[in-house]
Amino acid sequence: MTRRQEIMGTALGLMRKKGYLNTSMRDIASSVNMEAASLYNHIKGKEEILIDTCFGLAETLEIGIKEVNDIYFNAAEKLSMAIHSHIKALTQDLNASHLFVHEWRHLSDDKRAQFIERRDLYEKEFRDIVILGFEEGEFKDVDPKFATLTILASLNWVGEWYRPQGEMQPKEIAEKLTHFILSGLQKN
Amino acid sequence: MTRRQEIMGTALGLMRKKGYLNTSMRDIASSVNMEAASLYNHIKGKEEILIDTCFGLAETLEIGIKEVNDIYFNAAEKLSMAIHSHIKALTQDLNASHLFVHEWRHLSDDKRAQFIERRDLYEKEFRDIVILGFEEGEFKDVDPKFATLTILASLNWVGEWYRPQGEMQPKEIAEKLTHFILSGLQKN
DNA sequence: TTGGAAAACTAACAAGTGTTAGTTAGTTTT
DNA sequence: AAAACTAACTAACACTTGTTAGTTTTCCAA
Repeated sequence: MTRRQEIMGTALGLMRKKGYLNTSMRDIASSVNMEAASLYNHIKGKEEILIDTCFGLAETLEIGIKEVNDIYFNAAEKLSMAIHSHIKALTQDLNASHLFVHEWRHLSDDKRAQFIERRDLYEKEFRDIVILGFEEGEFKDVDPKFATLTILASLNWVGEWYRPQGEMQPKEIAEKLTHFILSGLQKN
Repeated sequence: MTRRQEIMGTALGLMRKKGYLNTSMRDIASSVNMEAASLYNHIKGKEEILIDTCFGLAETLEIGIKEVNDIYFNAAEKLSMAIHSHIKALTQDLNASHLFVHEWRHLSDDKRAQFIERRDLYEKEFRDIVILGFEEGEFKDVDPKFATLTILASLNWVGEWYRPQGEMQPKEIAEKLTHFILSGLQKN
């Protein structure tokens, strides 16, 4: 592991615990046993941590949904696999996920605009699956935008309660979420 | 409207837009055309804004779910009304909701502990409804904790996309959410 | 063994933080 | 008329912020 990766990893852990704004360069530095100024030999600045993390996870998610769309054809299967891909990516690194879900707001104006654009595109991929399901006659005639936002809310919230050492593992979480989203809580 | 309420309202708006930590007392002051020091004639300090807002909304939600439990008896109805109550409270003041959902992390240690305790209790009220539904034979045999977290995630996320001037109003949102949660996306 | 890059250091800057002290003008109560 | 209260002000404190400049140490390839 390079020194840079070590810094990044440590920073992400602190930022998840205390928040991005509340984590100072001096906090990060002392966690890797160096002075704040020395960090600048490895990273360009504080925002680089946020940028790299947010856009890195965005790319992982984009690749995931593209794969799903290439391999599967019916909507229920697509949705199931998209959920699995999303949950896998989020639970892989909870620290990074926290920045991706919560702290992107603190990106500088232009980077934030780019991020929102990519996030909206990702959302659209999910929405298209919901629409496809309706066209197939398999899904109900729901408002696709509403349904998509509700689905993604459930998925993104997993990062708030998932614990790697807990009893529920990512694959099981994804299965339960898929089932819940497809057929709901009520019997019959 | 008292000067205090004016300050609170303005502060909440700024904090939703820029984040709690990123909103300085000087920002708030200049938004109400006074000096930062003068704010202290009306509020005890910055954290008071966060405390009053988080605990205020917590109380509203608690009262709401208690009413629901007093009036209704079967789980599906209880869940439906609990969702309505929750959505009504959240959409009433989006600025306050933002602090309640996202910024409570920045409460001081003891206040944060109190807040988490009350939030967990509220969560439990929802969970009990899910359990009741299973005992009635109306709900599926899902993991109640998992289901509750997923439901609350969908509800809380509404604050991220709801626009008072938009076409979907709180009541309709609550109805759609209820239907989605009870019977899911898939036909049959 | 030496030259040079990589990676650490110290010191400082300029700006911003929440908050307190002390004061003053205007209003209300005694 | 005197006293007390309200709400604003200016000035300052003590501290933290991200970052830069300049310097020294570490370490590896030639």
